[in-house]
Amino acid sequence: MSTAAEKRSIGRPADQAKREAILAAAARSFFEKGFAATSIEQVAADAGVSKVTIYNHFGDKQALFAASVDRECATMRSSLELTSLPTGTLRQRLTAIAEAMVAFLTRDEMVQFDRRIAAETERDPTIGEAFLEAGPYRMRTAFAGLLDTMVASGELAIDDTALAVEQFVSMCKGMGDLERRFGRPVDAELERKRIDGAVDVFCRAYAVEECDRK
Amino acid sequence: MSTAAEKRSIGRPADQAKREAILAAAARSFFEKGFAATSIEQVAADAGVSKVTIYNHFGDKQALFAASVDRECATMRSSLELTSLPTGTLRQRLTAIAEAMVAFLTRDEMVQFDRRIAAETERDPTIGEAFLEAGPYRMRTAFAGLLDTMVASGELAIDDTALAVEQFVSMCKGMGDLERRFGRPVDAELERKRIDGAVDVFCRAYAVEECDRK
DNA sequence: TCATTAGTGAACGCGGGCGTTCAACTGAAC
DNA sequence: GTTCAGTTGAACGCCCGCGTTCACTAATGA
Repeated sequence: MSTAAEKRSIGRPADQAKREAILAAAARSFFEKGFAATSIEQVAADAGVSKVTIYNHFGDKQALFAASVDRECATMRSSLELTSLPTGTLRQRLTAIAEAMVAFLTRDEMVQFDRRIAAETERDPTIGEAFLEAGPYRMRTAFAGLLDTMVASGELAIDDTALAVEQFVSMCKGMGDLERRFGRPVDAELERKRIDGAVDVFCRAYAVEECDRK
Repeated sequence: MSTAAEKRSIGRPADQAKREAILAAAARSFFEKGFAATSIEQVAADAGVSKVTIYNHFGDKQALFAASVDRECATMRSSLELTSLPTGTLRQRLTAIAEAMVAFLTRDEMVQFDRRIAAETERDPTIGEAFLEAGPYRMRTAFAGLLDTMVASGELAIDDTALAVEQFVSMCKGMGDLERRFGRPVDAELERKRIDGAVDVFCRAYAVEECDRK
């Protein structure tokens, strides 16, 4: 039996650039218009590719959708890697983290992606699971590690840092989460209040030294 | 010119029971399968009604969807009215409220409704707005009033009760919110931890008298 | 009884989109 | 150059669902 590499070495090789163009066009359409409203024909046109090529690469529409989700989760993972650690007082550091996180989560693309994944999760529950692992859970683990070091250094007193992460992030989002998903535009002033309020409450609950409200 | 009531007084009256049956069947299908995946034919069959009757009552599919949302929001409103006030210590009351709220929000129907409304909000932003007003904002106002009385009675010290409501509710939900929307089953133990944790943090941030962690 | 309006069932036109087929072409490896 | 696989465009069959039409029946008030 020949290896996969050998198998692929005969004849014209598949064009990976086309594959990527297809995925890019598909992801854009799927996450903007939804699964049902996306037509393979339109994706093919957007990608500058024949419809048959899409079927050759991915088999059917469902598989194309799954591949688009994988791709999106991968880019999400990579964009979560490079979180440079902020410096300053405890409050300043928490605030900086909160601002970065909220900014990341309130982007239009993110909101639409969230809506789509949630809607399609019913058709295929593995989609939602993949998203949770690639995004939220990954974020929680990373953030909890950060809190652990703050606990170790004696700044914070927290039993369950994973739970504390959830509390902090949830408070920062507040109802902004709902507002984004249900079409309300971002309100910068309200976001400020939510972040500052979250930092206040978090410090009062977990900071070892008193930290005055600003 | 005759009034609407007079206009309708001639000929066979419209059957309101059929109208209701249509709405019930439509709502079920729309919020389980989504707008695109719902067929008028199937709704008609489920409601035991002719397809033409649906078009006579509602005009087109979009209007039927809007009417279904209205109906669902109305039932949501009514189910939020009858929040009997809990008694006991501060912690006990907060915990009881949190449990009721989480139970309300984690029902399968609610999760599906959330998903659908979010997905269809893009087609028609007024849908999302209507939902926010009928559900979350209404809840926040009611809950904030409750906190106001607790502040007035000297139990709590809160500047912005609306913000405090968001913080408390968000902490209770934690990531459970995401987990529901993305297909994870309810984890009762985890929910307990989140509620207890939320009450802890909330009390430490806002309670006037120290209240020990349980 | 009779006019008027509501509801039924069946059929139809229409558009759209999925997935397939086929003959032709292109390009890399040998 | 030959071979083999990827790519293309066009056409096709197919199914589905929206919204309409029509002839007919059912309920109500005058």
